[in-house]
Amino acid sequence: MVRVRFAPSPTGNLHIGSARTALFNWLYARHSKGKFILRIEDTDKERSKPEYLDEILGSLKWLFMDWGEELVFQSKRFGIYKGYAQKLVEKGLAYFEGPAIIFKVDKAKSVSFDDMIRGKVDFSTDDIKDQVLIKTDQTPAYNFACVVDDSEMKITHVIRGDDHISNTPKQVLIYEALGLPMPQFAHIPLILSKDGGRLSKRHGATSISEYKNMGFLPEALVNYLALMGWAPGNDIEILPIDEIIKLFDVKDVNKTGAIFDMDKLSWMNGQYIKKMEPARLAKETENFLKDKNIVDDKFDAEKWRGITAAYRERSRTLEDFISVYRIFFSDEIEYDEKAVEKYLKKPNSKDIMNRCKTAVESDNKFDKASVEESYRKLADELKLKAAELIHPTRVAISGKTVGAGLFEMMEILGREKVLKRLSKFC
RNA sequence: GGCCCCAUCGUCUAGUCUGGUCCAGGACGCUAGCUUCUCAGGCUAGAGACUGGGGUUCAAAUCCCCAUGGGGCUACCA
Repeated sequence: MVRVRFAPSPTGNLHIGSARTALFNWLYARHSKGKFILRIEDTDKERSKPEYLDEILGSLKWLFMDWGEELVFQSKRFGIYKGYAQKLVEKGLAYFEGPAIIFKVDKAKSVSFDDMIRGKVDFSTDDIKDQVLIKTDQTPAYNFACVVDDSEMKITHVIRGDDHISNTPKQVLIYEALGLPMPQFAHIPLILSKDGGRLSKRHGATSISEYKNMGFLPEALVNYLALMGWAPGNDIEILPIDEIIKLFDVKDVNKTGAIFDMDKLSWMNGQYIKKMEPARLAKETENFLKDKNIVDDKFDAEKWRGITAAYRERSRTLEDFISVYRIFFSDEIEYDEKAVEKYLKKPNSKDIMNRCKTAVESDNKFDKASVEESYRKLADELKLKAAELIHPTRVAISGKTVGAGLFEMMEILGREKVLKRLSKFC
């Protein structure tokens, strides 16, 4: 049975690159009906923090990755690593250097492994120094703890970032010295920043929680991340997670690093929003706004459903709904100064707004069809194009030149609010 | 510096294993047009790539070599 693991160290939030590594492991486990196990590499007591662990677990869950089994903490296994190291000392393959235990590397030998993605990779032990197994402070070194745990956890496939490729020969040597069976290795390419280097904070958001915060949907992010280094073929790009599981195979992962493209992620997120059930979109956006403490007691769930439906087609992230919320529920709207200048400061602007106000007052049903009729009639009377009424009205009632259809907005806003906002420009 | 990995439009990629169907396909972004009350969306069109050089072959994006470029590692961090 396939057993894979994701082994984060809780020294920071879940990075977008690590999330992709976790995802590939998880997808492979699901695809092959195997197990996905989590191991927490918290050997560095100084840098490991419980809040990072919470953040990492929360982000994994948010991205639908479930691990099911109990977590393995390396910090609870120091005795085990020590035992393995002592065994190597007894065999004469490692030696003490003070309290530390060091692994002896024989020179002039070749070490190689078969990578599922890259094929055979060769190294010479001439380029590998003796390896620290147990550090002076008695904690295990990464390459050692990793081998011991992968072996004890019966990991069959080690799927990890490219940056570990030169760690692998060191680990292979340890497997051999310990006489343990080796897992299959698969080194996936790194996710790069716009300038082709490592993705770091100065390039913008790097952690999964930041993306959540920016209003991205987990299904869109999973879909996008899966496409970094892997393609389902047939020119398909948007596909549900079940479909990804069905089609995914580590062997099909590319060798080349991929640059993270926010534009495409945004586009994809927009596609997911557009296809979302209206009721769910209303709920998701509501939760999003609540998390941000934007929702106040004026909130009206019924009304919100209509609003989100009207904005669904034109939104890319949940964050887009913040300004939408303010237009419909806040008494104080923010005016785009340029728009006001352009549409509401003309010599005849006040007259026109006055006539619009009258039309709004005298409209009987005040639903979008009827307001539209009133407006078009008024435009005829004034010998103006309907657009010359529509644009200034939109700016007057929403503060912006962009947004949903004007008559739809008016219906949702209601006659009273529309009149109040129009009055400001009469 | 040493070692390792990688190389198709600006970006993500299909095609590379099993050479011919590829004067290289799709998507994002960009540009133009249409739709329209704005924006968005939708639709249509357009610009846009096989890093270079040598081989091998009747034939190379695809195989081999070299060069170049990029990335990673080179910690008693993980």
